[in-house]
Amino acid sequence: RLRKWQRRIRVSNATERNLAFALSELDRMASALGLPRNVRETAAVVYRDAVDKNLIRGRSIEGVAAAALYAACRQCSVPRTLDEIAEVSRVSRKEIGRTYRFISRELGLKLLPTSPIDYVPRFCSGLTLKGEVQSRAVEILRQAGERELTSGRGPTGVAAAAIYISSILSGERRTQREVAEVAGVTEVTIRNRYKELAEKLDIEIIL
Amino acid sequence: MSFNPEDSLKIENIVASAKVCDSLDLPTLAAEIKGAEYNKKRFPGVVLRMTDPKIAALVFGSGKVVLTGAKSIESLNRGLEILGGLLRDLKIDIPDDLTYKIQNIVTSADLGTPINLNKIAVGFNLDRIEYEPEQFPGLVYRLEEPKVVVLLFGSGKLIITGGKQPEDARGAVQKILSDLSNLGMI
DNA sequence: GCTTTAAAAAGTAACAT
DNA sequence: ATGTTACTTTAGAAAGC
Repeated sequence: RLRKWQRRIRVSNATERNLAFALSELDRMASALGLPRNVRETAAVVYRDAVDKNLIRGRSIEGVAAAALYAACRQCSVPRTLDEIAEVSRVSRKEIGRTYRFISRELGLKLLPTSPIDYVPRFCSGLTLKGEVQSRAVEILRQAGERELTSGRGPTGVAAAAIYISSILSGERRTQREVAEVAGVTEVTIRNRYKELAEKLDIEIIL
Repeated sequence: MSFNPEDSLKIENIVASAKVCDSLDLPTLAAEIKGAEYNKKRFPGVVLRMTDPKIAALVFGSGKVVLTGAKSIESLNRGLEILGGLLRDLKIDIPDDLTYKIQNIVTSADLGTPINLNKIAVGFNLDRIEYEPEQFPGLVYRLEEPKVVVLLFGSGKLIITGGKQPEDARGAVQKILSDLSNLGMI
């Protein structure tokens, strides 16, 4: 009856309102992170799929939106770390990570672990390093992957170390501190990773 | 003879629960037993730390207790006996034949060979595995039989947790080894 | 879901020297 | 630059918020 219609309208309004809020949140976070439109669209699709499968129950819209954005970045090969997503979200890194695992499994996203290579373009541009340095860093990472030097190591740390080495080999040296800054890791991590890469890949680094 | 992963199995921690009586006065326990910690605001149980077998006990007002830290069934038995003794010293009626239930056993082991976690993340059953090196260096593998969770590291060392029988860890290692060989690794 | 306990694995972080 | 301590992950129980 009329009552039933009113309820449907209410639900519909609430659903639309929530979706609008989620989409604006995605846009706000994406802008803050300088993410391209395709990532925002991918995130919106992931979020809508999550809504359609009732994955929002017991979770905050912001948490699911942040997790959807994190997943979208990885799907589009322009990864952001959970810490970076958390910085522009009101939700904690832990909550985002937990929600990501959940929706990732429920939606069958099957995302492979983030590759250090996907961080190279962003970190290099942040250091104003040219394509040649990027290519060399990618080649180092490719070899590192084959030699099992990336198992269990943080993708950002390995990428940062490869870029550090590449910048020196290319005569466009960047300090550990500069690389650490854009990569969001500590200088100690870059030191540990680059020493391991240099040693096991037989790369001679002359400082 | 080659390296035997099963010989490297080592129990690192056992968690067990028990009921020692029908009720306990926590404030009294905290005051009478030296070293006892009790902050009702922080946690509803009294924390008791034993040294001989290094075990920590969480004692609740309901008479239920949780023992953690034991590295063997023997030390776990000893720990419960010692706890019973401490309570009896306070004139509390505690039965002589205390029983407990093991809730979780944490075991460490070593496959003896480095493992490429990235390859496993591709070859294994994707929905039973979680591998997020950005967050944690170990690959999380949930087994159905035995029902345990394994943390596998690139070094080839691993942690088996969630099991209730000491032998669950052995079964898990055998499972991991067969899965690995089936995929052409190891 | 959180709080507290214990313990291992390997990587990374924070702070001190 | 190195050293120490500490946090990440896993499981599980307990009583209560």
